[in-house]
Amino acid sequence: MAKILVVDDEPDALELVSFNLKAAGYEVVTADDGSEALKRARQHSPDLILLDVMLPEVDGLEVCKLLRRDPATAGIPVIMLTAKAAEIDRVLGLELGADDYVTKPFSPRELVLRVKNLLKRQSSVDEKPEQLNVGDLFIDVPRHLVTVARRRIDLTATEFKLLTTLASRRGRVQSREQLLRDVWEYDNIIDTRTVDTHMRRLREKLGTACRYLDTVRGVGYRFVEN
Amino acid sequence: MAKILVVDDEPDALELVSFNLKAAGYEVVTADDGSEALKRARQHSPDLILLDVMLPEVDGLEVCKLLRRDPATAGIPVIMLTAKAAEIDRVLGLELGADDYVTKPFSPRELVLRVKNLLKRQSSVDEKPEQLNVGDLFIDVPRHLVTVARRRIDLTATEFKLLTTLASRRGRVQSREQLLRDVWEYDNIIDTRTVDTHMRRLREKLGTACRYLDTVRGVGYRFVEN
DNA sequence: TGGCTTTGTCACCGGCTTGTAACTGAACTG
DNA sequence: CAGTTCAGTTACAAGCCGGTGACAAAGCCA
Repeated sequence: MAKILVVDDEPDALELVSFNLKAAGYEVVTADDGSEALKRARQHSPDLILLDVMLPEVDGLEVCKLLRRDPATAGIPVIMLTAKAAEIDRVLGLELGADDYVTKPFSPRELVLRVKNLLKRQSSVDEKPEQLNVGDLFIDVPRHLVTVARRRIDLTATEFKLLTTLASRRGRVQSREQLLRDVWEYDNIIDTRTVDTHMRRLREKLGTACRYLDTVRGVGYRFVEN
Repeated sequence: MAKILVVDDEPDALELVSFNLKAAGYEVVTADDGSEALKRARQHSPDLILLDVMLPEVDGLEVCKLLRRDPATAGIPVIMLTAKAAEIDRVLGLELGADDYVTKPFSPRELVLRVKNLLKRQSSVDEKPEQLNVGDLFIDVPRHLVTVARRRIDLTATEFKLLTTLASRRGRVQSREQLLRDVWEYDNIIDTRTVDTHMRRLREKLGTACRYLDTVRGVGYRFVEN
């Protein structure tokens, strides 16, 4: 399972966090000051770093900045542990670029959950493809181009976004509410039948390729998996 | 709104807490000793547990530990009620893993605030499993897909939700009333026989996999444990 | 400004889903 | 062993849901 570097100068805190992470099945590496943290990060290339803000000599914020600067560690997600809610803004700020924070005192379970979530988010960041090719349907996002069996299909902006939204989540059903949020960027749901109408127009234009679009009755729409 | 399990052996304290939580719009379930708390937690799967440290027989700390050990309840956030500030470290400590604590005597307003906060924090991190795999039955929630022995099964929206609701609480019997609340989102119970009919349709479609669905006469239905 | 395209909403319809009732059989009770 | 309760089964009508065509408002470009 994932390897996690925990950085804290208080032995008790270090022990508390390590214990809970190990219990959750993670491999744990520890460091108790900033320079050691940087060394361990390069040595072990962990999948995630838990970093206390309050550290002797080089403080956590500085460590975070340095981690980001080194190409060897720049890509590793960081969760900051902080006692002060006021620090949160700086922690998540531009130059620091921590990915999440947990305020002390924290519940061990919440900490583990945040670690789990961040690791998942990280692994699913799979760079979204610029081109999609399914059977005889071809989608080029930056060129705003769709072809079916090598013939160009003219789609309006909404139709295109609807298609790419569905296609980028192949296999997973999207509810009408979800689509309204992601395609229309509506917060409040107006009329969900709008989605239906656009699906109809999209299918009409796609012709035979409309077979890639499933209706899941009572749930929403889905781009077929295979 | 959220369901909260309150555990305290003093009837007055129980009443005080329950009253204030109900006034704040929460649904409240109570227990007055440790073993009952564990039972209720499994039965009702509450969104949060308020747990007094001082309990006869099995004390609150032990209950907390046991809650964490059982996969069915491990994910439920716990707030401990304690008279002694000195206990706090242990409560939030290594193996216990409570999420927050309130020292007695507490103001009802503070209690409700902490409950509200923890629920909010929780909802921002927690997640429910997306896939379920039991024997030759496979359920994929985001894909809205069910297979038995690799063969696709077409379920309606209600059948799917009924199956996933049961499957996500494996081994625990769900009463018809519970299912009506969770699957149908009915507040007032109409006709519980509706559940029976849907179970029948579900079993018919599942074919051989219907062996995973038990009927518990006089109580309700259950997804088998193993 | 005027014509054209795009877009959101509505009403209607056909079919599938679903809730309910009635009946049947099984299990539990005394 | 008889009676009662409970769940399985069958049937059916109501209603919900999604497809469809129409239309007006809004946007866009000349």
